[in-house]
Amino acid sequence: MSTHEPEAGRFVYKYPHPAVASDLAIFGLRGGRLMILLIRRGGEPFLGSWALPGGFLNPTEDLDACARRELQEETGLEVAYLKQFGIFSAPDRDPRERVISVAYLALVPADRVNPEAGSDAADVAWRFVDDLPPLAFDHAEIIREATAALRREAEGLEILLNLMPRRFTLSRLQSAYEAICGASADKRNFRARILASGLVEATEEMERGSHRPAQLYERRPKVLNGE
Amino acid sequence: MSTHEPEAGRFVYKYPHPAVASDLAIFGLRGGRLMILLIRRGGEPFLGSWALPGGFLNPTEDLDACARRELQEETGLEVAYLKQFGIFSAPDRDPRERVISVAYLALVPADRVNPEAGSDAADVAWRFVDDLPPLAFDHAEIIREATAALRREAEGLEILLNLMPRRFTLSRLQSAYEAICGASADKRNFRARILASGLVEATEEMERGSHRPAQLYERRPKVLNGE
DNA sequence: CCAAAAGTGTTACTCGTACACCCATGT
DNA sequence: ACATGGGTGTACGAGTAACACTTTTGG
Repeated sequence: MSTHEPEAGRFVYKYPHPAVASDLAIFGLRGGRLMILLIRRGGEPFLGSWALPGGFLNPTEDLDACARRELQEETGLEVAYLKQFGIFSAPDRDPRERVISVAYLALVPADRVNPEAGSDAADVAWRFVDDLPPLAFDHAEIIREATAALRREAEGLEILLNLMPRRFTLSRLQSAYEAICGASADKRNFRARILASGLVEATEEMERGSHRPAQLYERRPKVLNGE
Repeated sequence: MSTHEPEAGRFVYKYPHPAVASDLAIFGLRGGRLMILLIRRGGEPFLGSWALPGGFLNPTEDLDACARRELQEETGLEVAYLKQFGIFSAPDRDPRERVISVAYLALVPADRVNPEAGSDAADVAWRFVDDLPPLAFDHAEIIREATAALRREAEGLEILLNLMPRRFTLSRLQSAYEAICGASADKRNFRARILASGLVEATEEMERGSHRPAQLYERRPKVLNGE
C-alpha cells in the first residue's frame, strides 16, 4: 500500500497530521468509448473493491512526482498528460486514518493502452466510464469530478490530442470529442475548427479499411513564437 | 501558529506524514487598485516577515472549513467568495517540517474591507499587489498564482461582483476589471456586456459627487431556471 | 452494386471591437 | 463657466453554427 521504507519507523508529531496521497483518474479510449483505469484492491479496507490507482506521498517528492511515480508503479503506463484537478479532504473518507487525497487527471494515448506492464496491484482493468462497478472510498465522486474536468477541457480540443495515437484520422479525433462531451458535432465544422487551430498537420499516410481511405494526421510540435 | 488544543499530545504514525495547512490570498480593492491582505508573522521562522494568513488543518474539518475558519480567526473578514486554486507541496518549503499548503482565493467586497476586527495575528495590513514586501516561505509564488487565477476568472466578469459593495456604479465595476486584468476596456462595450449578462440590475438609487449622478446597480439574485 | 466512412463550401447569425459626442452635477 | 465623470449607438469583422451531397474503397 505504500512505498516508504518498510522498517516501521515511528514518526511522532505534536499535532495530528493527515496522510497525504495522490489518486489518479487515468482515461483512455477504446472503440470510441471513454474508459478509466481501475485497480482491484489487494488489502483492507475495501478488499477486492475497485478503486483508482494512487498512493501515499513520499517525504522527498512533491505531489506531481508522487502522481508520476504511482502511475509508473501501479500501471506501468506512459501518459501524455497529467494534471492535478481537485482535493478530497473529508475527515472520514478513509476509515483507517485521515487521508487527504490530491486527485490527478491523466490521459493515455490510444496506442499504448496496455496497463499490465509494470503492475504493482493485484488486478488492473479498463472500465467504461458510463458503466462503473461499485468503488472504494469516495472514488466514485472523484471520477465524477475528473470526468467533468475532462469535459471542460475537451471543449478546447487541444487536450484530445493526448488521447490519440501518434497518427490518427480526424474522424477518430471527432469521435473522442463526442465520447467526452456527450454532444455530437458537425463534421465539417469540426474539421474546419481543428485545422484552423494549427494543432495538427496532415501526414503522407492514409489509413485504409473497407471504405474510402482516410488522411492520417499527427500532432504538430509546439512552436514557441510566430509562424 | 496553530489552533489545535495546545496540550501537546503525541501523535505517532508508522510513516512520515506532512502537516497540511491552508493559506489565503485575500483580495480587495481600494482606490481602484487591487490589494491583498497580509499578516506579519509573530513567530519563527520568518518572524516579523509578511505572509499570507493561513493555518493548519484540524482533524475534524475539511480544507474548505479550515480556510473559512482561518479567515475568521486571523482577519475577522466576511468574504463573498472563497475557492481553492492550487497546492504547494515542495518538500522543503517550510524549514520546520514538511507542510503541504492548499491555497485559497478569497474576495472581500469593497464595503467591508476592514480586517482588524477579530484579529489573531500580530499585525494585518492591506498591500498593493503590485508593490509587495518580501514574503515568508513561498508566499510570493502563491500570490503570483493567485493573481493569475483571479485574472483568468475576471475575464468572465461574474467574479468581479464579489469585490463590489452592495450597490455600485458600472464605472466602479469597470475599474475593478481594469485593475485586475491590466488592460483598459471600452466603456460602451463593457456596459453593454455586463448588462447583457443579466448579472446586475439597476436600483432606483443614484450616487452623487461633483459630477453627473451615476446609476447604482446591485447583483441580481441567482435565478435557477428561465427568466 | 452495396455498405461504410471520407471529404468538401456557403450562408446566416452572434459576438466582440472600434469609435466620439453630449449630459448632469458640484464648485 | 468649467471640471468631472456619466451615459449613449452603430458599423464592421471574426468566429460559430446550420446545412447535404459526392467520393473512394472493400466486400
